[in-house]
Amino acid sequence: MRYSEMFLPTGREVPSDAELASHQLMIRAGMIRKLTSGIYSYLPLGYRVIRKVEQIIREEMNRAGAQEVFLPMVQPAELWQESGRWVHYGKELLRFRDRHDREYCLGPTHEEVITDLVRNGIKTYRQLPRNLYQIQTKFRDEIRPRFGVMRCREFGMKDAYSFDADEAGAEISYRKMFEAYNRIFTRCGLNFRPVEADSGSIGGSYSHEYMVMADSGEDAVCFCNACQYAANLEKAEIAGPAGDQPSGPALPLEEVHTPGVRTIEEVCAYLQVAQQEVVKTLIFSADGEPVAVLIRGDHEVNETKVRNHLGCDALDLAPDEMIFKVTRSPRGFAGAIGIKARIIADYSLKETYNCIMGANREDYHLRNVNPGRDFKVEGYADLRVIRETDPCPRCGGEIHFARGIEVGHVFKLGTKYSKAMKAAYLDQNGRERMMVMGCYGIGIGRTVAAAIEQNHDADGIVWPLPLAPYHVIITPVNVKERSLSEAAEGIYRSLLEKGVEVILDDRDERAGVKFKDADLIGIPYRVTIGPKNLAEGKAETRRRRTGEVAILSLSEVEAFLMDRIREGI
RNA sequence: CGGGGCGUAGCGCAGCCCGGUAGCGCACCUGCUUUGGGAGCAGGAUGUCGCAGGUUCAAAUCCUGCCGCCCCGACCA
Repeated sequence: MRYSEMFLPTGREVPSDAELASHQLMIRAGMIRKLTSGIYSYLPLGYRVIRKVEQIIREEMNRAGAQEVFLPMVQPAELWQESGRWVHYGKELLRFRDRHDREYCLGPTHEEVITDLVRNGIKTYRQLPRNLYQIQTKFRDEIRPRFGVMRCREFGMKDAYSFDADEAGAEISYRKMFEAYNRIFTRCGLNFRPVEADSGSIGGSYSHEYMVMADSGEDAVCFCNACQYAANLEKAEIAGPAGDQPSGPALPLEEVHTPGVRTIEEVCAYLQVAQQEVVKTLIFSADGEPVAVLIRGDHEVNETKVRNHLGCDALDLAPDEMIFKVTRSPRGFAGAIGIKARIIADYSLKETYNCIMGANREDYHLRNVNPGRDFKVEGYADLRVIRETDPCPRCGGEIHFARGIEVGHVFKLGTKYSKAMKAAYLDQNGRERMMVMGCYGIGIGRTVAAAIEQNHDADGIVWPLPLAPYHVIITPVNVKERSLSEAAEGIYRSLLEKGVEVILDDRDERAGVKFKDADLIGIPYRVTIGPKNLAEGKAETRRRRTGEVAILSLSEVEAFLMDRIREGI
């Protein structure tokens, strides 16, 4: 492509409303433009990169035995009512009516559509397993879109759905996708790792997220440096309690006056005790019902774990009215004794004795509270957020924290959708059985943004070769010098003929401008045609990532570049 | 949805407090010079001042309402 003919509006200035490097660079490099909140256009350069990612995904999905389909983005309400998600999905689901006043939504995901398609097309175990995927635009009406294409409302996604006859088959399908995803992100040149994840409202039993490691990532993950364990922080398990019994004598319960002392910090300072001697009583509203969650003062509640333990949909910290209703006291003095709510406790409470707790009475706390003796706990569970000082739940090794960008997610769905929507088949014995499903997503735009987060420097983007929109840019330093233009043209034509993706920067611009743009858009190799080298029949080849320069005779340039492109470096 | 901020040329911003008929930098167009890391000089074009209403002789500026965008929080496959 001739630069002079490209639609490639690059910018020198950092956009004021973009904070992430990837967001700033995608705008500056002329890859994307925002149309409205959370909705972006891809310009030619950006779209080429999108297509590279899509192509890698297609090749690996096909290789794993999946087949490509293309499903509608506009979906009827009935399907979502059938699965139950018309009610449960919430405001992220953009709903609207057509001229006949029928209800529809824009697809934020396609479990309903694919399940409907498959239940009508598959009747027998002989037709299983199947894995269907598509690359489609999704719409999720995010509360607060941000970070450019990283968290937007309209976005491109690859989603795949597997259908198996039984659990064992579903496990195999899941493994296949797990491996395909590893290949996909490896081919994209990303530093990533799969981590165990919560399956969230999409339902299902088991899932992994693919995290591209980046300090700017929105997700916190932890991983063990001794074994393979890695998990999203909200999922990360904590090893159960060592002992089951408090290891000291229970002292008599005692009420202490604690005027205006509400937070754990205030309690500790006022009573001169350590945080782990205090028990926090957090009152949640779980689907509208009050639940008291007990946890040690120095620990933090993991709401995802609480939600999963209770099996509820909505979980919020209780409003003041609810707190008053169950404790007969204002916020800050809640305790387990006499509370009118279900009580669940973190495992760590099993080993706690003679602790400090709110008295359910304004300006009072209790000393020497002992679970079992003083109140009854409905159940103990792992309910807190893992800390870096906790041991690995698998091997006891050291845990480390890092941040990541979620670019892919694989789920075992089980029969959640097949049951709800009656996706059944007949087995060998002629008995009707539900298909066992899995679903597998990759955020395309987000993968591109994540690649930039990991591959940029002060001058701009540094594309990994497999994602680069072009491999080579040829830069004659002065197009008015006929000899320079002609030499550049010559190399350009011969590279084009060999199928190399190449830009000829034939603009009548100063060399500095061209160099800056070439660096900004991150083309892996630049061939500079300048008067001094050309006088000796040579040209300069420069590698974007390292700045490494090779002065080669014109006849060598082509082979030099093709070798490197073939090797993918 | 709660808190904060911002809407003025393609982009980034000043002007608003204290009302008087709109400006700066970059980008853009023309010419000359320059030509290996975002050039110089000269000339030029570019605006429903977010929208609607109100106050006033006069509104970018003051008042009211609305819309949009950004940041923090809550939320989230």
